[in-house]
Amino acid sequence: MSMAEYKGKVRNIQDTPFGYTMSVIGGKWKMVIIYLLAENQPVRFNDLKRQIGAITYKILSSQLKELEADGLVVRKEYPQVPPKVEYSLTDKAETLLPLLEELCEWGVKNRGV
Amino acid sequence: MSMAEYKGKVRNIQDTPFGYTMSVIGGKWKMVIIYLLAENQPVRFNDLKRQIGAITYKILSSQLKELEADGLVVRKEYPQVPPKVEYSLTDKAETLLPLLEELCEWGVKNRGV
DNA sequence: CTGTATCCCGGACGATACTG
DNA sequence: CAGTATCGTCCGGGATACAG
Repeated sequence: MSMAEYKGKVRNIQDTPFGYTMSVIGGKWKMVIIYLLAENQPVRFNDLKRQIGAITYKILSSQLKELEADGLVVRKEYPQVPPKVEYSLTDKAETLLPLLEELCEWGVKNRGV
Repeated sequence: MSMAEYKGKVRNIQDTPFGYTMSVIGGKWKMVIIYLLAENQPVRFNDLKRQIGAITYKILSSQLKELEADGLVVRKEYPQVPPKVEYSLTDKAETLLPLLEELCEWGVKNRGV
């Protein structure tokens, strides 16, 4: 299916596959998280927080939960003290990486133009 | 440049080329507008409103202004009574279309998975 | 016909303190 | 270490009325 099939039917972008994609990667920090995970997975919660810097625990937590709910991130909890949790990407997330690169490249070529 | 060059430097996705791309196409109706323009350009204001349906004049107007400011849409005004304005896509917007298709296709393949 | 003015709401995002 | 609770802010988006 392509956008062409939505001709005359699109009422709200949120209802299209495009809208789904945007909801999945549109969060303010999601791209950063996916990218950092792609580089270092699996990553622990605090490592992620440290690597990003300007994000609060609450936001990082909520974004990770959404990514997990959308099937992009796997959360693995180790039952020990102190707690240990590791995050990694799913195959679904891996298929998104080339697309994210393209979005990035388009931005490079066109921002400030 | 790729996302790889942001390793260790990314603090906020909004500051990256990716963030720029998202700001340009992330509006709730922007993709729909771009898509409709691609199919029928040039399009008049009320035609666009009619084709979309569930959007108010104000929102359509504001989204078009943002798209114009981002260099994706050209607004051509005809000095006549009653007023006539036509909108069409710039070359910059045309280069975005394949990417939008890909985002759409990823959504088709992965939503509900 | 093509908009703008005004007022408003909800949801994403955030700062800070606290907890098992 | 890995979060949650609480409270707050900001802004995209919207309803309705009005304007050139």
